Amino acid sequence: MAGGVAKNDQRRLAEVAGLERDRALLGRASTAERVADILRDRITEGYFPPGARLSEESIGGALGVSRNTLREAFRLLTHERLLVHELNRGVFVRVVTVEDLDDIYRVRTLVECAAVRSLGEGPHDERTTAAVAAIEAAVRAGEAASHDRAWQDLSTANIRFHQGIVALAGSPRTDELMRGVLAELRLVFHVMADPRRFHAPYLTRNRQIVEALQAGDAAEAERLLLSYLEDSRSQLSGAYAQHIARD
Amino acid sequence: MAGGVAKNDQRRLAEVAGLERDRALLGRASTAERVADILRDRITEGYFPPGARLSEESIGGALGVSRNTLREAFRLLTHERLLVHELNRGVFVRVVTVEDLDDIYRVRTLVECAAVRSLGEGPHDERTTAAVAAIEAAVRAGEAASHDRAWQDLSTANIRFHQGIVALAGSPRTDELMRGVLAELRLVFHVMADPRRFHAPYLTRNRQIVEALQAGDAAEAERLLLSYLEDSRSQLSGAYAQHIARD
DNA sequence: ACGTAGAGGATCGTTGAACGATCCGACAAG
DNA sequence: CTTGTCGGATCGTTCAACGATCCTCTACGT
Repeated sequence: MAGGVAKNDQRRLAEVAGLERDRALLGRASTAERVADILRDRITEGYFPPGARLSEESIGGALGVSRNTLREAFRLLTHERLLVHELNRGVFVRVVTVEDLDDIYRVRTLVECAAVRSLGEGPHDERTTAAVAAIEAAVRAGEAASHDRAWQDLSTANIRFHQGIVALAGSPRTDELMRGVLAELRLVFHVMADPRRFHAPYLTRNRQIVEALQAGDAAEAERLLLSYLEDSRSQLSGAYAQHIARD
Repeated sequence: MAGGVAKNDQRRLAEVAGLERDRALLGRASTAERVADILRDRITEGYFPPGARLSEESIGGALGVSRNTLREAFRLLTHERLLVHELNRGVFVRVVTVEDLDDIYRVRTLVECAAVRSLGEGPHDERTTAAVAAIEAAVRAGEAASHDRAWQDLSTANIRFHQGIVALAGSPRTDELMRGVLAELRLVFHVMADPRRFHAPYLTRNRQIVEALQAGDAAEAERLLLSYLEDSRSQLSGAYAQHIARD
């Protein structure tokens, strides 16, 4: 009897296997989250410039949602660091300071280099090979976007490349952290003109890095990545400081 | 004229220097945040056990706040990973799985080791020496707590030690990440009896690490920290798996 | 001219109530 | 044993309202 039940359970488990990842699509519904999605798009696309105040009343009215629901959406975006909330003053689109930018790159070098290094230490299972394949796909997408002069796509491909680097560590928490940090970085990129200047030069370096990874040379990949990040930081930091001063 | 204004501003700046840290107490006011503080304490102290459902109605009634305000507090704690939110079901105290525990230690080794390593690479300015001093203070507090058999204090001192390690990197974002991760870890510690077993053996290792740091031997400190984390992980993971299975 | 105090308006913070939607458990029918 | 259905409990969302807070502008006194 007990054995029969166990076998039955096992069969049922096999039947529903592979549906786990679909649960995420099922659970997503809340109005606040959808509002947050809309606002996130608007912010990253520059419709709401940094520093802009997002009035509860006007936006709530425009989107046809109540103030309470809108507040939940604001809170969501606040914890993604896209908005800042000042008591009794409202929410504003985050203004990234130069110090923020430095910290962002500090986190990036810390985490991304550590992720690459962990590849050299741990075992090479199917997870790591899949992660490297994802990185390679991002590089390929970036090359295609560059060829098509689709600079927006190039930007997202570049971000995806770095997300792939982080994924080498195989840690969901680290992935989430870097997702937020890279979203912040996208804010910086957007206020600056000429995305090509900031992404195109790094295509060949991305390619070099992924080749080193595929060759299993984690140390070389880390070296390349470190100099990549240092160059990117100094270039972006300088340009951003100028941009801030110009206001 | 302009010079006078500038001098005035400078003087005013000097006057308010040292009040920076008080702003946190000033700016904090919102009812939702205070409610979140209360609930956070209750959760970490074990009043709400993992898996418990937090009813909006009952808690809102008990605390005398409206459902909408309580929801904002829930959202706060959800983003700290202390609660999980299931649509149309409510919020529950987070149940840390064994996979979560593994991920927590993955993040810890990644970040803490990288933070220590960064000490060996960057310059030794007053910030890093202050950070090392903070770590030493945490170790000393832990030793005092152990001597007084104040196991709760020992636990917080140990957490503070690791927060100090992370602070070596000098990155606010990294600090915040690890604050959340270590808070999760506290959840694990709390469901397990005998905190002494999990903290006391590491006192001497903490002392060794801080001595290596004070001697400027970052490589040795990293080695010690790595083996520390590995031992801690395997011990805790095993005990926690047993504890889960016993339910 | 300068600094300060106060009035007014706009917006936020919070509450309470309400209605529909969703989930869960129990019970009955196949 | 599975499936369908029903009712209760709870959540999701909206709305209206009031007090609290902040910002701006004006007026006053020195």
